[in-house]
Amino acid sequence: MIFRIDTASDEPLFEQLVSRVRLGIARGELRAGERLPPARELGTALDMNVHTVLHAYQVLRDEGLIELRRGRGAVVTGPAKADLSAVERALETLVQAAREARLSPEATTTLLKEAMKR
Amino acid sequence: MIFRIDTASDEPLFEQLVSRVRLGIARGELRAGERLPPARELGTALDMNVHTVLHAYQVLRDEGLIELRRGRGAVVTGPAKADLSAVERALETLVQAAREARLSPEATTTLLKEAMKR
DNA sequence: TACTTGATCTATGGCAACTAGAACAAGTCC
DNA sequence: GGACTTGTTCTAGTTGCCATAGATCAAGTA
Repeated sequence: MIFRIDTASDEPLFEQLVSRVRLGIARGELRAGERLPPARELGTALDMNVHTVLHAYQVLRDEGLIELRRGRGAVVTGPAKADLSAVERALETLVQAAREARLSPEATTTLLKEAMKR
Repeated sequence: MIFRIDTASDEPLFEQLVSRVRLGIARGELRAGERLPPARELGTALDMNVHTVLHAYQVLRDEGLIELRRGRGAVVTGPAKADLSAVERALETLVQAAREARLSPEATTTLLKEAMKR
């Protein structure tokens, strides 16, 4: 399923969940109007606390990607699927170039963050 | 100077310092044989604790980028400057594509991390 | 009305980051 | 040799984030 969580990762659980949903929306796997599972249910399914799931949902709400309503749950409001093919191609090229320059993944990520600030 | 630290950032101080040095070496601003400032001195200059600076230095040593010796300090041993022009070009393309696809910086970063895992 | 589901509050345990001070050891320099 | 430099190691304390837990409340649905 789309909500794959890695307990061993050093990335916080709620942050992983946020990333999954964010990408799911960008890729069109989650469409506007679609409902996410109730926090309690998803918490049980992913073996994490309700509060942790709710925290992730609230972050997503703050980003404008979903809407939360009591009794109704979490509904995707984000933008429709974007065309990611250009992004995928650019990613491939970048990863290739970084490897040839022997840049570590960390250094590459730092460079990307810097480039996106401008 | 090269060691620019952002106290407001959510990225740990030592991690920021590590990134700066890592990039400095990759870009050729820091060359093999060059000395980094003593931890105590850099700590004062950047207004952070000596231990925090030392922690960063130790991470860099574990990555094989610098060498640490008592009495002598931290010396760059890392690889010579790599050619980053291809990486820079790929970065530009990626940032452009991500903007057009309206991908958030966070989502883009997540995609890059995934792409580099393979 | 009964049920669902997010919102809010309090509390707790664990861990990482950062700070602080002290003593120590290996190296440099005169 | 002696003074100085600089990383190493240790102990210790504070802070904040993450995650868990349980209870209660409020808004919406059926």
